[in-house]
Amino acid sequence: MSSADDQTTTTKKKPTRRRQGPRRSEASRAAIIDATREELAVNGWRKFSVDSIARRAHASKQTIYRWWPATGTMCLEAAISLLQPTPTSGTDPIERIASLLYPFEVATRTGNGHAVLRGALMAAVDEKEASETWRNWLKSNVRAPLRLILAELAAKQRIRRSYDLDDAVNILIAPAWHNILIMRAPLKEGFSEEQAGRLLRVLAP
Amino acid sequence: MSSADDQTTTTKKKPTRRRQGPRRSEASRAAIIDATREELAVNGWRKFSVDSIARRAHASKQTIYRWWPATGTMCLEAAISLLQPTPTSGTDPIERIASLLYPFEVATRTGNGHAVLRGALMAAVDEKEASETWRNWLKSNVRAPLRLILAELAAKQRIRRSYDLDDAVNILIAPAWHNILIMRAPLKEGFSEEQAGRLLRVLAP
DNA sequence: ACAACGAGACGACCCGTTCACTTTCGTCAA
DNA sequence: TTGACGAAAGTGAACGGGTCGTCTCGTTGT
Repeated sequence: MSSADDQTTTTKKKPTRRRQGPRRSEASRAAIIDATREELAVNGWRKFSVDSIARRAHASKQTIYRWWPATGTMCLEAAISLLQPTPTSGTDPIERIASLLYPFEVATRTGNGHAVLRGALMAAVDEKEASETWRNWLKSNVRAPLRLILAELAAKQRIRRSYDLDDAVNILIAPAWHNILIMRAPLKEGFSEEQAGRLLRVLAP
Repeated sequence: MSSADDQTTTTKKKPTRRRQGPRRSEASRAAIIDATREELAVNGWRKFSVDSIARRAHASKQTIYRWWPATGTMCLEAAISLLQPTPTSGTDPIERIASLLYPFEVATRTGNGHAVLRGALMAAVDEKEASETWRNWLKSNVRAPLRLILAELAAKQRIRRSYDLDDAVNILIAPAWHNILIMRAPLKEGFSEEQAGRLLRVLAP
């Protein structure tokens, strides 16, 4: 989620003089993210407490606020790290599209994943900045790959030639929100393939 | 939202003895609901504050807690009152189904409607009682009418004979949640007809 | 020397409840 | 018919307990 060296901006005035003092503690960062996952699973987004995170992670609130000025982005980071992209090997259109949803299916069925994801989604809905983070993730991990796949299918005339990409993303992924948020349940096995198949059916020529 | 005489339940032991004292103040109720809408639009669900509502509406917290023991139901009531049912006059299937979504489309494009709806939906996800209120509203205002329409269409063989009604409701309405919650945007013009048409396409025989 | 860290104190605010007091009306005796 | 009574609803303000976000320490590590 975050690279280690973004403090170059603060010391760019004198390139010879290097930063002094300790770097950001990776142990502390990981402990805070872990605690965030637990807290989201137990208390949800509305009762999410930074104090509780500090206690759980044995971290100072100062440290938390320094690196995550907005609470929602912390939750997003904790949730997004659960979403492991699954590379596609096959050429079946349904399989390729389903692979875009697979990270959600896997994450919601692993441990407290569905609760963590639900809390993070709530955070993304509530806070404007977190919402933008989330939409950007979707853009590069779902929308962009789907764009390529659909363009290829349209060229082969497997789907109709004119469609709205954002609508397609919406159709593909909206049922997942329904499951996670409203039904408060993990995604059933085969969910990804089912949604992918339905999308192709809707976009049929 | 509420009829004026529901105090019959409290005095059903002695039907001769009527209620004493003033009735519920409609002015106060309306002021509180209005303040709820403002608060949801400005602060969202997580920062929703009953104190702030009391200040905004010049109401006592006692009055608020008397009539809304759970905060979420207050938000739901404020949002549902924005959803005006639009009666259908035509016979076109798409138009009839679209009329079920129209209240959302109108509400999200009126003033702060989309923010109010977003906050209320979050409340419904968070609180169990609010969730039930919302599901019941959907049941009688979307599911029940859709059931009749689809049954009629199935009899005419315009759609396939076997389908799951709850799935149909989800397919119809889930994209609206995506727009309102994740995209934080009002529903585009023509959204209702588009979704209605897509549902018929999915249910095609 | 300097920066990040853990621990904790601080005032401000919010929560849900309770108290004091006023206003509104159905009830009922004068 | 009418005026006192009392139950219910209303505002406003306070309470103790909790959380928030900021700030100040002293410590650690480079």
